[in-house]
Amino acid sequence: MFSPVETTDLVQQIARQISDAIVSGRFKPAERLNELRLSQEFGTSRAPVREAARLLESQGLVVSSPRRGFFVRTLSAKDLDDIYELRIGLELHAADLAIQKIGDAELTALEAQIQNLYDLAEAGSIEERISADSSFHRMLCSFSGNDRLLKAFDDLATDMRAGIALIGTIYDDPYRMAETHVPILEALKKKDRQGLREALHFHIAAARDQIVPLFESLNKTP
Amino acid sequence: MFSPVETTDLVQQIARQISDAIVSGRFKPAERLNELRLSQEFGTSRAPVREAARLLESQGLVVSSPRRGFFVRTLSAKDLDDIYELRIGLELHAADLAIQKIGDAELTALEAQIQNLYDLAEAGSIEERISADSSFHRMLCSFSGNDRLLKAFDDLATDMRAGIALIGTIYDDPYRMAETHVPILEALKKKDRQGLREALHFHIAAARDQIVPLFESLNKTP
DNA sequence: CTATTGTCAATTGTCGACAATTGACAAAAT
DNA sequence: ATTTTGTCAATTGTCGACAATTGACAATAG
Repeated sequence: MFSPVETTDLVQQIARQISDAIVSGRFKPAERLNELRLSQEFGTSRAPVREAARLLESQGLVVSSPRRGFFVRTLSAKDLDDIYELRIGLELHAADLAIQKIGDAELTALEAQIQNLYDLAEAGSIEERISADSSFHRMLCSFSGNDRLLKAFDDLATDMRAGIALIGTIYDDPYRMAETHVPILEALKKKDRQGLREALHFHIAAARDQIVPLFESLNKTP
Repeated sequence: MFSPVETTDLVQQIARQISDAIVSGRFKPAERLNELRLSQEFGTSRAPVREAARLLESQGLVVSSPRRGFFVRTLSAKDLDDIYELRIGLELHAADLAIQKIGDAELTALEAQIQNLYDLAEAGSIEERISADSSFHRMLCSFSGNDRLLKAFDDLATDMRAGIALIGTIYDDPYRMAETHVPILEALKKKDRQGLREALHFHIAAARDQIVPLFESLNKTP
């Protein structure tokens, strides 16, 4: 009859806001999180801010140095490379699992997401296209039926977004971005396991090869 | 010349102790973490305990319910199944990466770990054998050179240990446990990618098929 | 006897305060 | 000029306290 009343949960709210600031690039890597100033901005005391920072710490977004405070974690080119490399392994496995369980409803959802990518290629911001791309891959992972795998993907996605935000903007060919998803869907429809693996591998490796060099060149001239 | 003086870092110490208690089964699933009692036992105030709990929260060992506190997370049979299923994907990918980079030093280290398993089969506790088994697989992951993958493995290993602790004890055939690692090493030596994948898959799936049913039967009679 | 309501101790969420430590800057020495 | 030492404001780590909420139990009504 009634829906639950909004559970405020200050810590979660603060963690979310800080996380967004980091992922969106508003907080730069290695930047110090000033507890006092943050707490004043949030209109709270320092305690919830510290707890939120701890939460982000084991999530990997923040590192703590005793007696020196919390800092936005730095992201090296190798980190990004590792992230995309792991993503290949994760999604290939997700694909293996999903190809057995997937039904028409799931295929339709993926198809709609690709259509969405085409639409955004016409009229959409880079952020929207990146987000839609991520959604497609997240969907694939969720169709594996493995919650733990999905969580691992989400962790990686967070860092990928942070990496992209750091670069500022990426060159993207929106139509190509949409197109390269089609072979993945086709292979899924045909239940062509090997073809699916190849299409996915190609797609993710291409993304990696576009992002990582950009990031490297960025850090060469500080 | 000198090594850094022990940085106390109360929060990390507390988090470690609570984590150990959960993983070792001394804290049962769904058990409430009483902040006041814990802080008294640690001889601190509640603040560091709460921060430690937050740290464990996004690590997945603890869940928080607003206004009700922190609880040890529950582990379902599906969770365990997902964990082992993901582990297969993770280690297969690690193997793919490691097979290219691995050298004699690494092979020797893995061999020593297998020898260790044989030794512990003679005279060693179940805990020691489980720990040694985990070390072997962790090594393999570390040889992938992908730090992020290694971290993902560590996260899974934590939960696997918790699952095993929950069951209390597992039936293990120590010699068989040691033996099934040999084909993995052999395939690595021969750089036989397909053989390695099969050996690993077989090995981990066997572990899953031993653990998960045990866990299911445990939860049927509460 | 069962179900609802009222009460209360136990516990959490949040706060402000204080001591300890750090990093920076200035002063002094080589 | 460079290095060392001394000083100090800024910041963190930790604490104890208080209000708000919860869950359980007792009292009451049907």
